[in-house]
Amino acid sequence: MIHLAIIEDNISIRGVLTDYFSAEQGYEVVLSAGSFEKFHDEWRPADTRIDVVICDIGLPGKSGIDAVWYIKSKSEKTHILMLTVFEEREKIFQSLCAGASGYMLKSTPLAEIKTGINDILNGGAAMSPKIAMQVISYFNKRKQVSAVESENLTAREIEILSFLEQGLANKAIAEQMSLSVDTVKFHIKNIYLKLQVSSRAELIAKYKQF
Amino acid sequence: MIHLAIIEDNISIRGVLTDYFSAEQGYEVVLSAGSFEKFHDEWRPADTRIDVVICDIGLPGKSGIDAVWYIKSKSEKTHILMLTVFEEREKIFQSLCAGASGYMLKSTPLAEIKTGINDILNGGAAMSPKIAMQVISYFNKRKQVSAVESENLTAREIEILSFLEQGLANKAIAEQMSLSVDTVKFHIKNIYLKLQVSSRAELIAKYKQF
DNA sequence: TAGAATTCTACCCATTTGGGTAGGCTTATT
DNA sequence: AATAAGCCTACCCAAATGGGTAGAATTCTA
Repeated sequence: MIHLAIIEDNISIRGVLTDYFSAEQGYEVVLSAGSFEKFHDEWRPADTRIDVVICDIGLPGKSGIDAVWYIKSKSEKTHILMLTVFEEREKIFQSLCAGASGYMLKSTPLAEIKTGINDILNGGAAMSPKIAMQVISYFNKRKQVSAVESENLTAREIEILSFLEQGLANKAIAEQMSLSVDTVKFHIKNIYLKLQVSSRAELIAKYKQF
Repeated sequence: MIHLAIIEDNISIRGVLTDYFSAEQGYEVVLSAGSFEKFHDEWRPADTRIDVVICDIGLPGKSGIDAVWYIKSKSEKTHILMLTVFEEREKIFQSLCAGASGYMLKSTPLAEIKTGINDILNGGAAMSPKIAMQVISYFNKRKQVSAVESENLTAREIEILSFLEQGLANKAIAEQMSLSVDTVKFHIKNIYLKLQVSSRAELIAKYKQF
């Protein structure tokens, strides 16, 4: 039996979800609340096991993201599937950072939400395609790299840049490349000029990938 | 009509994919190759529009990741769905960085691959749940934060750490926090001690999130 | 209340770094 | 052949940084 909890302020959506999963075989809605505060008051982590929480992002009072932090701190094993009407980039990343296992649009059919829950319980994650795209675009380096490439770094400079990004000192870079420290400094100066920074810390903070 | 290309060295898998999509209404397989090199020779970007490339990761010769870079550089609008037997974290991220729009396991049913392609063409992304989990876990800060927290950084140190990660100089940090430069230096020394580094560049390179 | 931890400030010193300038070398490009 | 671009080295100087030590105020905790 899969124990579900639902946190959703819209009473009709909460009703639909609760009714649907209550009727489904193998699922049980053990808690249904209209706000994080309500959920917080009613849930006794030690007594009530919850496998998956379906949680709205835009809750009145404390947000759904706060809810994620709280739930994961109380019960590491409990998974959280965020549900929202928004496709806001920021919210998505905040939820994921907090430890959510999935993120689906409210427009998602109930059957797909059910599939998502099962995916989560099988060690996967559930994401609506549009959400997945947002997440994927986060990794896309094509622009970032071109940002560096467009500054016309020479091969040598790119090589040194990669050492800089590893946090190496000039002396270490010089040894690695069998160059004099002065030469390394020379190239670094040019890199700074092209990338418009004035210290290695600034450079790494701005341009380091990952 | 959706124009597909398939790059896959396993002849039987390539056959299955080619046959399936050739038979599907609205799809046309315009190119089917067993390696990136073959694909490279046969594709004329200017003449042949490709909407989606289904591409294996573990190709003989140049890898699927190289293929992604090449395809995206020649035709920005062409989407790429990576297909693989591996769930390797590194490969996933490399593909996404290169500009892939999706990543599915080879065990995925053909119908789901087809759904994935449609998701991609509708501005979404396609990911198998297990892959999505890998990606999501990348964002999960709960552990990463503890990696820093386990070193027992004090509140003040964490505050300064966040400025360091932005690449700020001591003087700038001092101004931001209304402290003397000496105080900032004092805290930074302690941070270095706890995190076992000896320069800001090394610190940012090692501990910067994202 | 006493001790511990944290925070803030200050000073010293050696090293590293950033920025400027200058000259020689090699390898395309014209 | 001449010019340009990239690469390497060297030197100078001021600023920033890293590391050590030390004293005092504050807050938390036993």
